[in-house]
Amino acid sequence: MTEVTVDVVIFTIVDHALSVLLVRRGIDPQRGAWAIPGGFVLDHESLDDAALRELREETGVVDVYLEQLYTFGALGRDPRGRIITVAYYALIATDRAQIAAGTDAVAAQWWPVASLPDELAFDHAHILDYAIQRLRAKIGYTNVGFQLLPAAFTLTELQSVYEAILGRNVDKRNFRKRIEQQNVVEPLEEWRRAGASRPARLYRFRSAAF
Amino acid sequence: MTEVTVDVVIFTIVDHALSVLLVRRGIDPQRGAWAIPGGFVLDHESLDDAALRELREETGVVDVYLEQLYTFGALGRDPRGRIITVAYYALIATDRAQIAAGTDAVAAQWWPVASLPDELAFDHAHILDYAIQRLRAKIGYTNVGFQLLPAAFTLTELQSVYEAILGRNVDKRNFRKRIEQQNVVEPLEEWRRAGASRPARLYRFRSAAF
DNA sequence: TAAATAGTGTCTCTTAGACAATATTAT
DNA sequence: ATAATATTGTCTAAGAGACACTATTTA
Repeated sequence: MTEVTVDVVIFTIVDHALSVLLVRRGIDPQRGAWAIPGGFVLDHESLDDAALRELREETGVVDVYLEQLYTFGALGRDPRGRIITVAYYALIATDRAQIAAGTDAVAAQWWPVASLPDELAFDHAHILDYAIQRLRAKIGYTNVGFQLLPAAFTLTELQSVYEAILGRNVDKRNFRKRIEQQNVVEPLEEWRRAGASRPARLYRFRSAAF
Repeated sequence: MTEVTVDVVIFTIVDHALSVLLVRRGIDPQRGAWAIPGGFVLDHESLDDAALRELREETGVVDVYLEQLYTFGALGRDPRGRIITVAYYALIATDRAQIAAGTDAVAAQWWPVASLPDELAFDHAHILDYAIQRLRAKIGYTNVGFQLLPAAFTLTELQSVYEAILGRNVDKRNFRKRIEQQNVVEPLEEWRRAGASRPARLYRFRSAAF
């Protein structure tokens, strides 16, 4: 009989780097390998609910951006037998990216996508590749980037998120021009001051067209 | 225990209209309702293989464009219990869109997406919507459109495919300009003559960047 | 020669991207 | 004043879309 799991690629930004949460498996198979958080779908929950539950168990966060990615069902992808997995990805704001003191996860850790561990469990390297690719594509034509920031942010911080996801530098003037004409951001009467330099205006996301 | 099915939205063009293959269910639940072809995933086959098998069983075609769409797993989507379905969509060239004399399908029929039957089984109306939406988006930045045509085709026929998918008319000159600069099409030394008018040159798809 | 469809160019507007100087704050 | 970061505009090139006439064939 076929069994179904969900795996959730959880993204956040750590030190200006796009990062994912991985857990070290405490049980066989693949004990000790790093894996994408996930688990079996329970009888009484939808796929989305299962993904949300995994997310909550690993990070404690509840209200996040979550999107289904792809369903992986190759034969032999899991040595335990016929297990297909529905992969999701989630975006967590930097100020909420705390790792829960998990029960079944022996260890959980944020990994920059630019330097992931060499050995990942099952087909998880493939799933991660796919998730990163999707996120890169999606930031080009949606506003998912805002999900990775706290409610109030500076335009430089927002640009930094885009740079982290795209993996390349972005021109400051062109970036601001584009954000402005999309009309998705609203200035606050607050400024962030850091060190001996001009303070930066804070903005918030205007929950417009997604 | 969770069970897994695949459903395959099979597109083709019939009389210049984007159409999908639907089967009339011969057994309960929802006997008599029109449904997307599909069935349970067998133990020894991958999800892709299951989708290809369904496609072959319904239409006899083997070598087609097939892409996973989304996995639907809401509670209560199937009255028989906990069944999740991995939806695919396929594109079949007009010259190969013959319906196989199916065994378990009481009846199979091409339906123009602009006038689908009122009552569809399970959540299949939703799945169809999603498939059409995906195909419309995809034709904007890929060459999937060629999959719906025979090996040799005229530019007017190609344009007609785009119009069928997009559901609107397209400017002939702009369309040809775009196709030409994409360099995906190769002229043949053959012409299609039909009635009392200037013959149209035939082209074939240059299997370039997809 | 009439009817029918094939084939072809230009102009405008918008968008994407390269590029550098001034403004404001704390020390 | 100096150091540090924030903020701002122009130009160019490419792409998208509106728009109409000529070419070729058969009946």
